[in-house]
Order: sequence, then C-alpha cells, then structure tokens
Amino acid sequence: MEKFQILFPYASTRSSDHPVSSSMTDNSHNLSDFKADSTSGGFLGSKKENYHLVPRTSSEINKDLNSQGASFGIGSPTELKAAKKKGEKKVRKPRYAFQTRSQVDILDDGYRWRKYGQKAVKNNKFPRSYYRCTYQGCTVKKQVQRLTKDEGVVVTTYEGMHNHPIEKSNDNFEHILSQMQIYTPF
DNA sequence: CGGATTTGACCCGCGC
DNA sequence: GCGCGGGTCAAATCCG
Repeated sequence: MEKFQILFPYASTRSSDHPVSSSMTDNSHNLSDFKADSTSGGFLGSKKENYHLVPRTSSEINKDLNSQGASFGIGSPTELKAAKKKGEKKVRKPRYAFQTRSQVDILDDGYRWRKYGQKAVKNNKFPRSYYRCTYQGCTVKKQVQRLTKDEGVVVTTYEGMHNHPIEKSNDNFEHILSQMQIYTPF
C-alpha cells in the first residue's frame, strides 16, 4: 500500500456564487433512508499512516473546491423523494470531504465499495469515480476525484453514515488505532 | 459462477 | 424548450 497524507484545504476567497448543483434524486429503488444525523461521519482511516479527518459542511467544501478550480458538485442536496413524499423537511445528507496526497486513487478506508459510475468533470482532465458501500442496507456513497491542478491530490467525499461495522479484517492494531483517532477529534 | 467494474444511456435540475 | 453538467442505472464484461 502506499502512504498518503491528508492536506487541509483551505483557501478561498471566492465564491460560491454558483454552487454547482446536481441532482441526487434517486431512482427507483427506494433506498432505505439515511438516518441523517449530521454529526459524525463514520469513516476512517487506513493503514499505516495516521491522519486527521476534517469534517466540513457542504458549502465550505464547495468553496474550497471551487477556489481550486475543481468544481465538485457538492452542495447539493441530497434530498430525496422520500422527503418529498413524506413531506418531511429537506434534510441534506451531510457530506464530508478531505484531500489526501497519494499516487493511488483508491484509498483503502476499510469498507468495501462498489463502483457504480465514473464521469468526466469539467475543467478537469481526470474523471470522478462514484462508489457505494456494498454492505446491505448501507447507503453510504463516496466519490473520488483527482485535481488537475495538482495531480498528486485526491479529493474524497463521503456522504452518509455507515450503519455497520468495518468489514475488513485489517491487518493489525495500527489500523485500529488510527481509527480511534478519527472518532475523537471533536 | 458470482460479485465487481466498465461504460454509454438515461435522468434531472438549472440557466439561457 | 433545449442543452449542459452532474449523478445514476444497467447490461455487458471482467476476474477471482
């Protein structure tokens, strides 16, 4: 595996005057709803390197990404049909993004993901990949994209929370320890 | 053979 | 209404 480190993106000054919006409205099979709880994201870290998670709000993320010239469609609503039909408040599922510096795109965070799409992103020569957690009933998604600006940087965005434990039997304690760090930064 | 990936089609919201 | 950008579906394909 390969080492990578988390960067703390911050930058920005401008705008989100046009937050890219997207559609998330989903489809036919009603996914079991997210239990949107806007606090903790339950993902974690990986192997041998320790790193910190930086939870952020959608708008913050948007700012960052926009300012880096990589428009990432975060910001959007993940309000679902369910919300519609139930007349509930539009809950936006929280999204958490962070950047890492790595040669590889697939950061192994301990969960098992199934790729369900890949799209070219405007202003970016690298495609964005979409993954969904394969655990039954778990609707967590994540997308990964590399910045053209600096192709050493990979942006990973998580959406939703896992409703189950990590699947992988990870190699060793180091991994577990790094996870513990993740759960306590608040 | 079964699960994961690939990849083009499809769908939706938004701005013009 | 149309086209565009972004997100998802799903059939075909790949791979263990």
